[in-house]
Amino acid sequence: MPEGHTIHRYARRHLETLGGQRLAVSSPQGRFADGAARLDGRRLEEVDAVGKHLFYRWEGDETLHVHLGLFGRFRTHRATVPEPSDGTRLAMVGDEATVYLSGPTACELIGPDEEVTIRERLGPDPLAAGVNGDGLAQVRHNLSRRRIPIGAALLNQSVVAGVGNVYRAEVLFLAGIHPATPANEVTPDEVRTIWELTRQQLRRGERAGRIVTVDPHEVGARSRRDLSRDERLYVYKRSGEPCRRCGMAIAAGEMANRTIWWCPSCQDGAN
DNA sequence: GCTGCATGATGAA
DNA sequence: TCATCCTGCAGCA
Repeated sequence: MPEGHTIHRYARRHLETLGGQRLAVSSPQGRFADGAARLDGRRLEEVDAVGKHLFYRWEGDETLHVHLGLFGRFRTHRATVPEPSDGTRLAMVGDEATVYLSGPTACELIGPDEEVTIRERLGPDPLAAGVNGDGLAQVRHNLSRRRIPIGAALLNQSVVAGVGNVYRAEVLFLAGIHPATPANEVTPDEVRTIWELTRQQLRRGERAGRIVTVDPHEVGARSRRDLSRDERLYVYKRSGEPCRRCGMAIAAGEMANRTIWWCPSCQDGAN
């Protein structure tokens, strides 16, 4: 379930549970054996999240870069720790918790130059602590020079870092913008709306530990907590179902190699 | 048991 | 635009 909110949540939780400790690090699967051996017994000092990337800082100036990709997943165990599965790329064992990582796109030790390269490829991160109006200006600039559909642009991490397939669909619905609208035709006001919604929704997702974009009152619930699994999103994976606002059937299509959903009535415009 | 799908990204063509 | 890499799990026989 890795969009930016999940990554930032992991950074915070891993620092809380493992930070400051010397960890037993290994690679049960073997594919990160050399790197794990290098980290084994070192103290974990810091965990940074940028977009969908994680950087673990260890004593001795080692940096572990993790990108979960589509399948990557962390599991934290406390009281009883099961044997790692065959696919466990990385195991980090601390005083009170064990963290297993499986299926990452990237799990590697990197140097300062490589980290700079990664960061330079990324647009502003809506969850970055210091992001202000400057992030909005950057997104405006990044969108203004692209003719691709806004729905494709939002998945491009060099435009905004941290948005994935769920948030791109949900944010465009909330903004009332059709996903096929060319990025450079989205007005400055609309970009502001997109940026602010993205920040708000990612923050919400990080806090809740799951993506909930629906306003509970619209579905007759009292709070976000009361929403059932099927009530949490407006359009994502709701092809053919009635729009929660206008009742029109949610449409689906492909954009940037992924499925996108939208309400043809609430998100008019292009097409 | 097998198949297909998934909240990602890259590199070749 | 396509093929490819990452893994787990729901849905089906």
